[in-house]
Amino acid sequence: MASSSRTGPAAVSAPVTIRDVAQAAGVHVSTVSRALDPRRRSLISAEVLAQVEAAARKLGYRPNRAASALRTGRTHTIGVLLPDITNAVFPPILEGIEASAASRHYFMLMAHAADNGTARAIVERMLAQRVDGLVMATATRDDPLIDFVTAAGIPAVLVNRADDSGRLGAVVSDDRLAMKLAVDHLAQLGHVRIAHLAGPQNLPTGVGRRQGFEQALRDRGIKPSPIIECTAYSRDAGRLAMQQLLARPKRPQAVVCCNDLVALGAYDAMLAAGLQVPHDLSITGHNDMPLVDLVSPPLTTVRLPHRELGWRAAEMLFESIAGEAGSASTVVLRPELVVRASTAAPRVLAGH
Amino acid sequence: MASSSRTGPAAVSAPVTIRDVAQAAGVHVSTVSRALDPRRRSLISAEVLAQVEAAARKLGYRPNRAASALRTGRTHTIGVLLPDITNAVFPPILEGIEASAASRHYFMLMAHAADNGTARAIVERMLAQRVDGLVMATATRDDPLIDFVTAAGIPAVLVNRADDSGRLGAVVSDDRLAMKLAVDHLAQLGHVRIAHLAGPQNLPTGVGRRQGFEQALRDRGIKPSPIIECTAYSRDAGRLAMQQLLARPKRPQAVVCCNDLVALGAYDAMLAAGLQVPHDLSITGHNDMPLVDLVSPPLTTVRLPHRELGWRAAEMLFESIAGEAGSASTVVLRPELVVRASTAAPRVLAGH
DNA sequence: TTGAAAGCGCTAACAT
DNA sequence: ATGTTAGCGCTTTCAA
Repeated sequence: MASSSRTGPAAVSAPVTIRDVAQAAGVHVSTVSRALDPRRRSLISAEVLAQVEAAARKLGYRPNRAASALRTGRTHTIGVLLPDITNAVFPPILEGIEASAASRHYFMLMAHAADNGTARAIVERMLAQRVDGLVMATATRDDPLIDFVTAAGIPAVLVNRADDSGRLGAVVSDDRLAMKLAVDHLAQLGHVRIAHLAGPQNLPTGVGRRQGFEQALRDRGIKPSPIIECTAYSRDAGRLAMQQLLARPKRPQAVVCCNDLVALGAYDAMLAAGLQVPHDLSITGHNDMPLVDLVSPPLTTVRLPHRELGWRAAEMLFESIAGEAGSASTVVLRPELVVRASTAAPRVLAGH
Repeated sequence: MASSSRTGPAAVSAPVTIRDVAQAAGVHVSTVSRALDPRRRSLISAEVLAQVEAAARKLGYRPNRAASALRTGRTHTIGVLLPDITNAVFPPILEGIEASAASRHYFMLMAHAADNGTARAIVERMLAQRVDGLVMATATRDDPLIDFVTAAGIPAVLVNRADDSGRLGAVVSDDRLAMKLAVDHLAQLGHVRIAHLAGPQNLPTGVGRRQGFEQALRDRGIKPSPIIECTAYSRDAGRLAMQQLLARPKRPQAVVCCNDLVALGAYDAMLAAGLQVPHDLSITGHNDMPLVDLVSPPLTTVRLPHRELGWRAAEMLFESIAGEAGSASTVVLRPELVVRASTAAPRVLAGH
């Protein structure tokens, strides 16, 4: 009633400020500020608090975070950098990050960075936006981006990629264990000639999985036959690598692939060569992407706790933002083997 | 040389402000502000401009967007609301949105909203963050969220879901055409008894595809046999619906599914019932998710231009943000049929 | 317990 | 072409 210059809670014309609320409640702006902050609410008398809340609700007050960000230096926003959201490992990671962020009422500023150059530019812009921290899934080995982020002094953690220099916290899956699980499974089936389609060796996961593969073979006293490096973690790169492998004189009995996409590319090459999985050759993947249980044959692979990877990374970031000295610098999560139909005992050779 | 209080470009200690740059360049802050804004740079003499840029670079100046947002009311940020990022249709949509945003140096604030209640709360917080606009992939039919967003007066567009009330712009795929493509393909193969596993009828796509299915059958003078509604767009819901269908007396010859996940659930049910696709029954999907070409049998489905869906939605949003009266309120993109091995001519019954 | 006042870093009139 | 000035909306000392 009386003459109100606003039309209602949802009116957009002139956004409602803390000053409007103060006026409506008959108190000072600083009182409103206190009343609306959960941490300082206790300083206010119950009576005034009720008045302020009523006024805020009636006017449809919405705090202006840009203003509070300017004043406090906190934006309640974290930046998330991904190499490629269409790669199926990242959505669950993102979901984990968001679950953690949302529980703290933080938002995610999301961006793709195909290559190092754009990644640097994006981080630069994110710093300009004054994100409170950074989760990065993109760093290559010895990435200059890590130097940059470290120098900028902003809280940051890596996910799905470790920092070899140890300056940034990271949450990763145990790549060596993953490869050991795959190799042990194949060895138990009776395979001896086991090859590896390795990931790009400029990525930490590419190196880690390759080393894990080599170590697992060494533990059993056998040699790789052989290891071929893919140019990317893609189906196409997997097909090409597998073609190379099949062109060699002595065909392996089994192939451990650096990830599912590469394994599916290997399927493509097998099909093109008129060979059958697992009859002519067993194949394992890595990641347990959606639908690999439905391909033909269903893929034996290593399952990663993707969601937890993201969640833990974000939790670690928030600890760092809160100023807690992050003691645990790299968290390593356990993968598990999922046996399906792409692996079987090697075919007994005619003549034996 | 001289006594500099800062240690270098990357120093984080005391963030460099426009004032520091002005001092270093021997000019006034407003000159710096102008020199650093591409649109007003032309007002500055080349000489001064060079000085300012040199000073900014030397000090490692990074504009504070929170301050500029407070002043201008523009955050260069759009909010993106998704129901579920792990659903494979959304990553390419997101990618399209980001491509558009990135080209304008905008960031995306991303959030999931499982249900309507949380969606409302998230939008509320996004408004507090002063996003410049909203892309929503979540609205159900007659969603109160649309009322809210409209009332808030913030630029917003829907993607992958139309607004029946026509207040918000939207970019969608042509669901009716998609179903017609599937039905026509099956009819040409000789199928007559064609069933539909429909999506949830509280979602625009669920209704649209169902109507498209019905219309396509009507055009050919045949009746659905029958239509069963799934409780969700999920593999599990598809399996359950297919079980219901198979439990009925007269089994259909072909089933048009509302999406790929549901179709894969139908595969599950077929497998459990000891039936073969397409020998005993043809199945079509919708979306052409990654890997559905590799499942067994490879799925005949309808491909959507997901990336373009996202890209166009964002473009539409930016037009709206720029204040251009959006004449085209709903953009409908064309899907295309992808024929694979899950559809075949109906088996000729014994005795014919 | 509440009020007063200053200022975060920037932009945009307005003045020169 | 550049300088002056005010103020965006909020938080946070300091005072009462």
